Amino acid sequence: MYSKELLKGTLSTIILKLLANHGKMYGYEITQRVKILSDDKILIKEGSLYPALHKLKDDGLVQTEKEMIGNRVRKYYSLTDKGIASTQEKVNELDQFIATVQQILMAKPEAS
Amino acid sequence: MYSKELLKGTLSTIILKLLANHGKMYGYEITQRVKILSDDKILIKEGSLYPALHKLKDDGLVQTEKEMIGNRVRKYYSLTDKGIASTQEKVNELDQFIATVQQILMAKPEAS
DNA sequence: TTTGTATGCATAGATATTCTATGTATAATT
DNA sequence: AATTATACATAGAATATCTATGCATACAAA
Repeated sequence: MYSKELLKGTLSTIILKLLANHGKMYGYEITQRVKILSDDKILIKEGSLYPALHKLKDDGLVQTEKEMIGNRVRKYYSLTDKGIASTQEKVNELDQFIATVQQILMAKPEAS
Repeated sequence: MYSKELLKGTLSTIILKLLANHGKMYGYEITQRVKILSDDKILIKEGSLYPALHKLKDDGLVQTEKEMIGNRVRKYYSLTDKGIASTQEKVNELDQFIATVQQILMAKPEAS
């Protein structure tokens, strides 16, 4: 598991991207998907996930629908139009940020 | 300028890496170096930098020495032995975290 | 000469995000 | 019968960064 600090700022982008790929997902599914995709290196806690999802909904980027699975209510999240646009922006920004950080980490020491 | 949130968790690693490359640097120099290396995309504020540097010192990863430049005191930071080891670890962790995030962002939608 | 900009360090308080811990409940497994 | 997995949720703590501010020197421009 990575230092928790690293995830800050990237969690909502990751969630949005997964929703963009899958159409709709429910909370637990998101945590499992991230766990698998990251080879168990990123484990999203409920206490991180649900506040993040609720904020995305408050911001109008995702919408929810409930479905009954047996006796249980499952809450699906999917992107709104606004969310689709925002996902692209945020993914691009994250890509560029990563490129910039790599540029710094790989910079050779030279006289400034 | 990137969303500020993204920098969280990476700032101290960036500082350590710069110190590893340059031997010793002072605060203002670090902000300028990052600005140049990032093509003005990462602008570290004093209110972020100095608390971060002070924390690195409290944690024993950097040490300081003062130098008089004309009438002014300049405070240089350099890595301790502990800081050298920690830099390697943190850079490796960041590299791997970036790789993992990219893996997630590039994953194709497939049945889980 | 005074105004602004660059250099240089520093801190207080606000903000925001994630985590830990906890609660509730059903379903499946051992 | 007990444990683990599934599933959503929130309260409060922890932490990092930012905004805003303060102090001070040096230099350039108006």
